[in-house]
Formats: sequence, structure tokens, C-alpha cells
Amino acid sequence: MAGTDQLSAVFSALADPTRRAIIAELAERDATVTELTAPLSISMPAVSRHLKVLQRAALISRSRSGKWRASHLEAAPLREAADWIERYRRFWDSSLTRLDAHLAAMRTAGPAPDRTVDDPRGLA
Amino acid sequence: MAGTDQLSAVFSALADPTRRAIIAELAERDATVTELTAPLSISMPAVSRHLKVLQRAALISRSRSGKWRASHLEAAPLREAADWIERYRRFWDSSLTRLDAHLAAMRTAGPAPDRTVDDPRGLA
DNA sequence: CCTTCACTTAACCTAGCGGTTAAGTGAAGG
DNA sequence: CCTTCACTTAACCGCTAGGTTAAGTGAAGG
Repeated sequence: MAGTDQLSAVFSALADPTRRAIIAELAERDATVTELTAPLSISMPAVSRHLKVLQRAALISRSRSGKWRASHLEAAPLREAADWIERYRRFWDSSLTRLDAHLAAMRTAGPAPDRTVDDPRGLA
Repeated sequence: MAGTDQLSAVFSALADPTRRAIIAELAERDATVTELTAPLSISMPAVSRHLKVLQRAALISRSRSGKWRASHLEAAPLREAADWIERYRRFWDSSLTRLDAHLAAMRTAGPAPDRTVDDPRGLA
């Protein structure tokens, strides 16, 4: 899963299209494993393990009612993921491109550091 | 990487904290492999491969200038990732919770489907 | 009860990740 | 030239992911 931190777990969970499909489904309504398996063309054990991954990332909760186990979307962790990505919005949002260019210019401004062949970016 | 689609590649790339750190660094300024390696306490080959992953996800571009290879953040793919997550904002954004509850009620409304022990969620 | 249903767990597979060290490449420079 | 610098590629490692089939679990029900 790469890191063991929350954010890594969430991004890792989202990296699988099957799990994204499960999330999309659970956004509509809670569902049992059988219901989730039906449209997925993989075995129920496979789905069961995807659910475990989503649960470890705290993206779903599960409840038992008789022989059925329903999965319920818990989207709170998505907020952290969204927040992380949002920090870079200025890099793709065209309405902020001008500002970004300005800020980049600000960063590059100042004493105009010496740039040599050995130090092409003036970091020395 | 789970899927080979663009979105999976991006989320997969973001799932590693080292790669997120690299992105954070490149958001400040373009950087060479050596510069990126310095604060990371892993070997340069390891960083080199992280960069390849980021490049496959189209999150960075690379240019050559003499013996230096600079990496440059290309955040466009982050937009897709952000857009995907945004679809679920109503599940965590409290200002939308009331609306969400309303929509859920709408979905559940109607002929009030029969619910039996065999069909606890009235899907039959 | 014994079976069926709805799962979960186990065992196994192949493929890929992330790290290492060591060897290869290609431009710069004394 | 030959070396050094800044990487990249190769070979190898242990670990995890995602799939399978088969066996286990536990509540419902004739």
C-alpha cells in the first residue's frame, strides 16, 4: 500500500477501478456483498477482499443483519484526499494560471542569484 | 497499479508518500534528481524510479539540459482525480448533509417496496 | 437436524512495488 | 583522452496486490 498513513491508504484504495465502482455503487445505496458482486465479473471472495481494503481505509463501514452484511459508504476520508489535491489546484485551474505565473515570478525574483555552468539554477 | 487507466495511474502514484513529497517539492520549483534525492533518505535510483512512475501518470514532464534532467510538475491529471472525488463531496460536506438526507429520502420514497426476511432491502 | 444461503478465510498463483547495490551511459571538463 | 558528474538500467530481494478455487462459519429455514 506504499505508506501506512491514512492518506496513502485512501489513495491506494482509490487506485483500483473495481473499488471505485464499489464506492460509486455505495453512493447510491448500501449494498450486500452479493449485490456488489453481481455487476463486477469477479468472484465474491475477490469482492470481499476489496471491501476489506476499503474498510481499512475507513471508506466504508459494515453492519450485520442476520446472514446479510451491508456495506455503507463513509466518505470522510475522501475529504483529506480532496484537500491534498486541492493544494495544487492553481496548477490546473486556468482562472488561477495568471496568479500562479505571478507567484512563480515572485519566487524567482530578488537578488538574482548567480548562475554558473556548475550551478545552473543558482542554488549554491 | 491495479488498472491501467489514467485515473488509476494517478491515484496509484499519489498513494506513495515519497511521491507526494516529490510533487510538493516540484510545486515549489523544478528540480533535478539529485536535488529531489537529498531530503528523502533513499537512494537516487529509487528516486529515479519514482519519477518514472510520476511520468507514466503524466504528473511530471522532464527536460534535459547538459548532464542535468529537471522534473516539472504537470498537474493536469490531478484535475480528473479531484473531479472524481468531488462527486462524493455531499457525503462529507456538512453544508450538504441536509440536502443529501433529502435526496436519500427521495430515493427511498415511492411505492414503499415490500420488505421480507428474504429481501430485507426490498429489491426483489 | 441438516441444508441452504451469504458470506469469509485459506491456500495458491502470477505480477508488480519499493528498496538495495552494481554496472552502464552520455555530457563536461581538466 | 580519461575522469568525473548526473543520472539510468539491470539484477536481485522481500512483500503486497489481486485473482482464483476450495474449505470454513454462522444464521435461517424446511
